[in-house]
Amino acid sequence: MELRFYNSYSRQIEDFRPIEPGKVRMYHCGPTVYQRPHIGNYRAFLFADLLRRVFEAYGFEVQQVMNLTDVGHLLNDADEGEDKLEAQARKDQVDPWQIVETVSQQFFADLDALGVRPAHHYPRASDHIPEMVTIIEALIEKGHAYRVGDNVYFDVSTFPRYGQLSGNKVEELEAGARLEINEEKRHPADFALWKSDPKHIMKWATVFGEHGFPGWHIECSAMAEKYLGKHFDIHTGGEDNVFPHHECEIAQSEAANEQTFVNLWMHTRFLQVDGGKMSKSLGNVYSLDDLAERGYSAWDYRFLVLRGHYRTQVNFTWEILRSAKESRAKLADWRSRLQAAMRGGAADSPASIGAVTTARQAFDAAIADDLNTPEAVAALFTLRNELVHAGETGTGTSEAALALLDHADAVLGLFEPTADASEDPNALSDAQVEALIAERAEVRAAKNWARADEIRDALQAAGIVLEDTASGVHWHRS
RNA sequence: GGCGGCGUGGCCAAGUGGUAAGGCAAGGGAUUGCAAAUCCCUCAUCCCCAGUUCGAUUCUGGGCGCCGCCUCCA
Repeated sequence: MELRFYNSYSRQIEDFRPIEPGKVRMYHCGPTVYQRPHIGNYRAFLFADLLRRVFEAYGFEVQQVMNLTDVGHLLNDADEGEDKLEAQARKDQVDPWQIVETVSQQFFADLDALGVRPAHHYPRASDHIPEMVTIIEALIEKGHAYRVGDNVYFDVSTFPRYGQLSGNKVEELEAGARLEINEEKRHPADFALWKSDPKHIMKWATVFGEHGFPGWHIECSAMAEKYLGKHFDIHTGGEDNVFPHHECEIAQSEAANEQTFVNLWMHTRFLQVDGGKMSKSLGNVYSLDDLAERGYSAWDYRFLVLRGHYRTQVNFTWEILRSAKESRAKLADWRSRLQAAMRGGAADSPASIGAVTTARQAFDAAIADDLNTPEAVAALFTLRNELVHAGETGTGTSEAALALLDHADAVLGLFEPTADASEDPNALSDAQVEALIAERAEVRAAKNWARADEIRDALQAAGIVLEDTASGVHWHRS
């Protein structure tokens, strides 16, 4: 399976070539843990999970790192400004580190609810100050950075490729700079590597001074290098990270290490809400709890995200979420029917088995083509339609289709794990279900509607779905 | 001001130079004691204009509209 991905850096779709055969090392820009991430944030994290799942499904060994930014940075690169975490802390009248703990726990709980496979490392910026200082010192040593008092800036003029990722030109950054003029910098586009301010709560004593804290890009360079090396395969983030964050990371890491930092840069477009940007003032910044309150599982949201390509803006409305929920439920229902059919022992038709093979190829081709998840999902429904139209209930075909659904589930994350029914003492055995259905048929024939409905309700309560078709009663577990 | 994306049926969303996947919703029908579930059927010519072409939704140019990034933000 030849995977192809769009590389933000080259602006082209490229064949994926891992640095080490069979292995992939990825870094994902994670959340700033100053308030609970909203569903928009999770689009980017679900994308990281999709990559993880795709690589694992196609046999790669994955090393995945996602940082937690717990050292809020300045509000902007022009300097003065308040640390985001400290601002939140003052508002809540708590210690900033307490916010970090609380939000981090919410974050991990949300990831779990979304079915995200845990990354191998979730490093925190505050635990990697020495690593950051090492890089900054190297940059100064090599003439890529300069000190002004207790502050350190990256000298953009020493890195000709600056602007390559984002398409910005240094001259235009200067011209169109909305940044306030910082007299300390040699060039307006220079960015801070290290800042000092005695008033900060979250600060560290280093060679640069007693009251310092890192600039807002250096943490990722430091942590990526520590866990993945100076050169690794993939780095992801939201579209907003392209500039300045990732642009600056490239400059820092490549200037310091004198080698390519990352082979493949991938960015997700923003999630829209009601056709526009989500914002607190519009009251459309939702958390997973807001979805749950309206009866939607995190998995429904996950499916909504999957139904749009990661490089297009996906819109979120309650109607769209409902659509995603219904669609996903249909897939789950189909899976249950296939499980019942697999036990049925009916003969297979060769044409149907061929349809499963075709569907699997279509699914894989869609995924391999820059993660075309909408098309991959469509391939599943196409197969469903074909098998249903053909009235196919063959054991082998059902088994093959189920194998495809398992594969799709591994890649996309479609089905919410449910408690194992076999461990439920109240669960009905197949024989019990069959017996109840038989009794219902008898009492219906005798027009004993009360008892018939009682059985129907009991079966429904036990998670049994009945289908009263012309060819008899079929059933499967929901 | 700089950079970028998008405009496909009521909603969402793939896609290809040769007349448009899939999902949701909707309408009709079958089945049914009622219901649910299920099954069948119906439902677009792809923003507008011009050009290239035998032929464009798909290529080029222009227009209109929408959205995003450039500033904390996934």
